[in-house]
Amino acid sequence: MSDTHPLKRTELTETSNASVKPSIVATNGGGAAGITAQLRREILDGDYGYSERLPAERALALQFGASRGTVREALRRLEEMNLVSRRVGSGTFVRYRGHADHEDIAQLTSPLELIDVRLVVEPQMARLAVMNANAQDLQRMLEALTVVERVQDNVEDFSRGDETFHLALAESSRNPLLLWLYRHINEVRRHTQWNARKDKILTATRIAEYNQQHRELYTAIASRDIEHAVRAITGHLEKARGDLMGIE
Amino acid sequence: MSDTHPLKRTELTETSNASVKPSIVATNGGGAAGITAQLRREILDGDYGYSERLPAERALALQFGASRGTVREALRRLEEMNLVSRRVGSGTFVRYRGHADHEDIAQLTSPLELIDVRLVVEPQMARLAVMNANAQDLQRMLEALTVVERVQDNVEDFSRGDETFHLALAESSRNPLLLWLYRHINEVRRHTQWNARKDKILTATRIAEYNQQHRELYTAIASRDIEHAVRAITGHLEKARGDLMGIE
DNA sequence: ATCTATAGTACCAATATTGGACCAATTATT
DNA sequence: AATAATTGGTCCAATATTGGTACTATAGAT
Repeated sequence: MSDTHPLKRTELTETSNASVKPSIVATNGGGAAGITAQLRREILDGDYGYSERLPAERALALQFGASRGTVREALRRLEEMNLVSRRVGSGTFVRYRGHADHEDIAQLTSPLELIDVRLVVEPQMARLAVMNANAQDLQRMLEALTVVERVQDNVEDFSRGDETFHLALAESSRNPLLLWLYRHINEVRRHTQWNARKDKILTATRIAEYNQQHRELYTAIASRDIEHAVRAITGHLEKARGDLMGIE
Repeated sequence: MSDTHPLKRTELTETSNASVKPSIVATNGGGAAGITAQLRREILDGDYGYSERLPAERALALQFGASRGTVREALRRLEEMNLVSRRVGSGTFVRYRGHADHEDIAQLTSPLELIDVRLVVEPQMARLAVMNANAQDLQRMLEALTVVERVQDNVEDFSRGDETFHLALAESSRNPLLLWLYRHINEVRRHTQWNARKDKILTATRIAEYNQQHRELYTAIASRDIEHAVRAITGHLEKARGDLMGIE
């Protein structure tokens, strides 16, 4: 009982705020979910750097105009997402390492390394596309194909069309993770140094050859011929690698 | 007059509003159908993100100038369309997924799809590692290997160690783009539903088997045997896939 | 007249939030 | 080295909020 002697207690009451108005609080939906969302965004946006400490729970509670329990629930979810880790007596720390930006990774990646990766990913995409593509997927690929086939010698147009076609292939694989990865690869591709040499590589002759290989790949997928499709995409990329090395 | 809506007070009677003018309400046709249509559009337009909470029924009633019953009818239809789900005491949540965002790709990816992708990426990582790994890379792999080999039956420890080992493999490939991709794959792996089944899959027997395969892979890479390395990693992942399918 | 949609009210059970207290680990101060 | 302050971890009871349900009443359409 009665330790109700405030006199010696250091910690009179742990409570603190209350009475404080939310005043300028977040405009989030409120509740643990809203706090989670807001903190998550701030971390992902880099407002808090790696291994930086977040404000203490009691401070956050004050700041968000919520109780400590609610804030703790929000932090628990962030911890579940591997965005933060918490240590008793120390604090809550950001565990999210902002990934190397697309531009950075593009700087680090040579065109050859890029092709190496595509040479692994795309044949599998083709394989899965043969098995999983539906009519709509084939239609999308065909559209992209006809567009890119109309290009004769415009380098930029061909690049765009080529990208669209390969992306349609990725979608046809019906594997969300693979599609997601390929989108990233594509972004790197757009930033890599290959762009500088595009003009040298993409001659009218080569564009015609590439288009022929695209058509062959599409035909193979449409006729559900796995072996043919894999051979086509592999040959396509290996030719691209050869062309790339040839001009070094 | 004024702020006739304290709204913060304990609501003795559940009744509330009425009297409030629709003022700036939706311009919909009114009635449950109109509310349904408007909310549906807002959800489809992404005004509400996945798993985000809609305002409470009572709040929506106020907002739409309708009775709670009408709002409930509208929500019932949205639920029928699988756009939302509702939980007593919690709220109504959006169940519609717009485009696969980077963050919820993990939830869209099944463990099998994940393995499909790893089965493509990791053999290439092994191939490149054989060609490019330097002494430091091998050292790092060996360290990760000895750590994970000490694990007997602790699921969490093994998961962490396994991740470290495969990441060391990715680094040894010396292809920055591949490493970057694998980091992303790893993130998905940490979040995917596989975690739920981990306990069932990672028996002491399987952990021992996996460790043996890890060791075999390391040996192959250290002795620069491409064929052996590719066979080892492929066998490893195919066994993992088999184990995964076995417990379905 | 009957049916249908909506409004309004009241209460319920599930869930969320609050406010408080104390603990153990860590850090800062003396 | 000892002490004070701070921090996350845990538990608790009270309160607030939320969707679920059951009614009644009213207006409009058939």
